[in-house]
Amino acid sequence: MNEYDHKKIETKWQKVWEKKKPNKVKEDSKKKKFYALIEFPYPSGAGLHIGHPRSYVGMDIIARKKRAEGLNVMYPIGWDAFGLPAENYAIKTGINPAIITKKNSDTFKKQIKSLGISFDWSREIDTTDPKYYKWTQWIFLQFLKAGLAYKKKMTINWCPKDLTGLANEEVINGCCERCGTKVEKKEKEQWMLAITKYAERLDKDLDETDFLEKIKIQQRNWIGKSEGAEIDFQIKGNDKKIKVFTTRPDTLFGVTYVVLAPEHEFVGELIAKVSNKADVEKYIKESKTKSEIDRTDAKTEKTGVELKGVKAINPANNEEVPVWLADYVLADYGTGAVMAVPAHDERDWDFAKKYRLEIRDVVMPVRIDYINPHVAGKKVVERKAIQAIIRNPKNGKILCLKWKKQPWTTFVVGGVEEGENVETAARREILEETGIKDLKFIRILGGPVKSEFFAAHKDENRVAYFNVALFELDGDASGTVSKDESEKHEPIWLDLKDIRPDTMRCGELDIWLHRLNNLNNASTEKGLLINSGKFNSKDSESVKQEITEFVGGKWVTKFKLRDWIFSRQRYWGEPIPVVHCEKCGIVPLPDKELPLKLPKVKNYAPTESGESPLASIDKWVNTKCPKCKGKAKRETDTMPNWAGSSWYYLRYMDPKNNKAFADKKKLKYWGQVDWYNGGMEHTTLHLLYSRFWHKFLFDQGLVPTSEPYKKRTSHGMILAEGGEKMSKSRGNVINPDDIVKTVGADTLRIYEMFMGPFDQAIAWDTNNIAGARRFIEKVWKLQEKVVFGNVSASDYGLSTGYATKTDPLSLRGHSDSLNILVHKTIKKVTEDIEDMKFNTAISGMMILVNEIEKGKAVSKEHYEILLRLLSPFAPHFTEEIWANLKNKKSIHTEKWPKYDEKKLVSDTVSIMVQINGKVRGMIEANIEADESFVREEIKKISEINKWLVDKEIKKVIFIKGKLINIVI
RNA sequence: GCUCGGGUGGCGAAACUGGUUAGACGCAAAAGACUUAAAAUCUUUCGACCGAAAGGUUAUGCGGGUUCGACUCCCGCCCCGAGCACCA
Repeated sequence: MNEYDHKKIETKWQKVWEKKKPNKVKEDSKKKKFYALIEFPYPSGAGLHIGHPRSYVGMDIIARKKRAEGLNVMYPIGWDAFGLPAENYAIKTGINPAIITKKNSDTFKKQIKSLGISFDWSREIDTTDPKYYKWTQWIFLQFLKAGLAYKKKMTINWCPKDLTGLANEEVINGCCERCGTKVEKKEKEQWMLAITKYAERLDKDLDETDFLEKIKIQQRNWIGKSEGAEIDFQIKGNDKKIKVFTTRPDTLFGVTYVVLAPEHEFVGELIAKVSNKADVEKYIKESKTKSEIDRTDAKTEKTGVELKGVKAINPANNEEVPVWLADYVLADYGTGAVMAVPAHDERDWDFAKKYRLEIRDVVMPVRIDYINPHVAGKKVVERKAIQAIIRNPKNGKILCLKWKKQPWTTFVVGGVEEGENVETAARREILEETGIKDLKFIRILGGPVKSEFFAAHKDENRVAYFNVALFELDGDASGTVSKDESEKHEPIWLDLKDIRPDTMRCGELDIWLHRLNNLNNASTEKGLLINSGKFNSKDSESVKQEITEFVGGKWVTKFKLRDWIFSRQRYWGEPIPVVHCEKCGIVPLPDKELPLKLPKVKNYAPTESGESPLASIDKWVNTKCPKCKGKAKRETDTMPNWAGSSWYYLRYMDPKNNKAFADKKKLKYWGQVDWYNGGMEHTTLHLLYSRFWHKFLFDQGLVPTSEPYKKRTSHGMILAEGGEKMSKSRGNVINPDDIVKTVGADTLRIYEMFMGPFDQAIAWDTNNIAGARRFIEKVWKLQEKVVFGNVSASDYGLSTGYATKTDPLSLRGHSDSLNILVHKTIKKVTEDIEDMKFNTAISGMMILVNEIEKGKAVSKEHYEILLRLLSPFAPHFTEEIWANLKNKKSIHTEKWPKYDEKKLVSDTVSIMVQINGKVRGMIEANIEADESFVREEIKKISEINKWLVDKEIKKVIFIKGKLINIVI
């Protein structure tokens, strides 16, 4: 037998596959189809990243297994080739990005081919190929015709150095991704795609998909569906009504002001009437120039300005409330106006505190003390009451009362008497109960809380409406207390950490502690309504719609998702195929004029005014209107790089069609992508965008399904050694070519699949590659042990009693144990591949190899099963051995091994004997042995039996074939 | 702050729906064999503590709980990663 020579073997088989094209597929109505997809790469100048193969190989294993299971598998690849790097390079060097792109994708192709991935190269596509982007443009025009593509004046991110607009994803921490300059805002007309029209379906139809739960959740968060009420606030002395959106109409009686976004449509008119016009104008101007991060950072203090003289009328109680402008209200969400309820909204609370606006509580949380609940038959007494928290500023300790007749510790507590407010009642109670006089009042901890408990000291059920006042000791803590009081309880000082639900008798303690620790005391939880007219004492949650109806509001659904800004002022993208005609306005190009090709330009940089370089080519820009033949100008914006990838999986079905983006029959045959693997970073952009395009095409009757992908999974990133990101600047990049050269593609594949769980980020570890290589060499060397024909049991030389709890392949010394192990391994590998648990699939095969190695010989049958299981992981060397074993056909056309359920277990098993949960021994028994048999067996074994002598058996737990636990 | 993941040996990690002595498999390390030597290969050891050994104790981020039995379930807390972030 020869030495394992990965170079020779891998180039040999790659040449064969190149010639025979075993992975080329056609529609075949007799076979069930399987469409496997990975995200097609952007062919960057840096070459293939070591992370790319992780996804490709993972899906390759699945694709190869599905082929072996008899499915008609399409596993295509192509190039998502519009993108920034090639364009930046073009700006710098003047070389056409098409040239760079071709060069890069050729490199990628060579690299990917060296990995032996079973792609169908006959379906290769390139988004920058005019034959491809013809259809990207065509689909855009369908959007336009359906009214879903429109132009709108937008504030966009603008880089003053690069003179270009930036997409949101190109802005990193408020700075330009490329040059680091702080991004400004600029108004510009932009093409938009109305993805919001599909928000509801994009959310709901996730139910139909088999995406990973975390992907669904992340998409749902991004879409941001929320239900609430739209309510009109009449402006006093004006016929206009301010429409607000709120998810908490139950708090309507707590509105103490109304806030408009500075961009709100009424502002222009209202400003004429205000008495502080200059201030308001100044504020609007400021908020316009503020950068996006300054404005949206939740940490920065809220700002605003009152529209003095303007009042809005609360439709619930006809109260007049002030109207403010503040940029914490977003113009493009909801209605651009909110009703402010500072008592029950944290943002409104901050704003109200800053500008000293009224805070009115309308929802009272409820707590029932389950440790001291109401006692049946005792009278129920309602009381308005206070508790006082007194803090010693020197050591942070809190004054509490330790009760003498009850096992209680409480805060200072008592009723509110006639004419008292929270502070005066608290001061009186503190004086009575502790004698302390010198106190500084700090604040009241939010609104009232309803608390139900049994007051043992008064022998009555209590319903208390509590408020809490916070004081600080302002001088001496001493004082005299009446005998009456000191018999009831004594004051003690406790650390804040010792004030816990288990140490205090206070059912609503969680609320007070939260309010004590947070300056923002807005209470956002549900409860009973107070100060709310006829809705008082109703449950806040259930009264939402009723209140909405009461004021003539409307129940509506809103989304966080915004329409997709679809234009860029750059060269390297699909030209938007419309003209601007002086007479006819925006006119789409007729289909026969597609593709509208990118013209040649001298300079790839955007113009001074921030237009795409296309704008500077007069010959190209000036054209005729297709409709009226009059003078017209071409659109000079291009599409974002998400355009081509929004439908590429459809083009794979029919990549060369020039009559349609894909043939209907082929679309029908291939249908949905069965399994799509990609990175989590594309969850809210590419994945959402392509679902949107697909749904639109479905509505147009152009595709047969409403969802593009049946199943979506994700892979983890590969990090550099040490856990950092790989990057050129850090100098820690691993080049896949080097690995393929030194240890081979099969080893790289095994290593990447074995390194850790597939969906988890993991650091590269050069040491561990040796393990993958060793495994392959072991399998290679097993060729020496192959016996054609029967192998006697003694030749196996199996280890026995090889059993641990966690080993799913454990053996029990059965004479046929290798056979059992083989079947277990088939089961394990088969199932693990489906779950993308490639690491444990490989470990299962390693266990099998280790066992075979211990014997003197292995049957051809068993060895071939191992090779077939391993072939999707390491396709080259398994093919070589397969040929060495005198097989005529390729291993990759073999059927996937099947396991026999009956052969998975031997009939004798070790049953664990536990006494009081501790393992005291093992007994051998038939797998079907019942409890009484096992108990009889135990009696025979003195080592176990000694634990049972003279002991009363309280309980026996028996699990067939597994364990017996005797409780004594 | 919110939403999702995670926290297990020196390291990457296993452990089916709570049930066959936690740590499979691999890496690293140590000792030995082979070798003039090294590499490769093979054999053995390898959570911690006590012990000469047999064996015992302890151990899955921390603190409680449920259970005959908990990495797995429940409550509270801490830490790490990812995403979102004034969305009313």
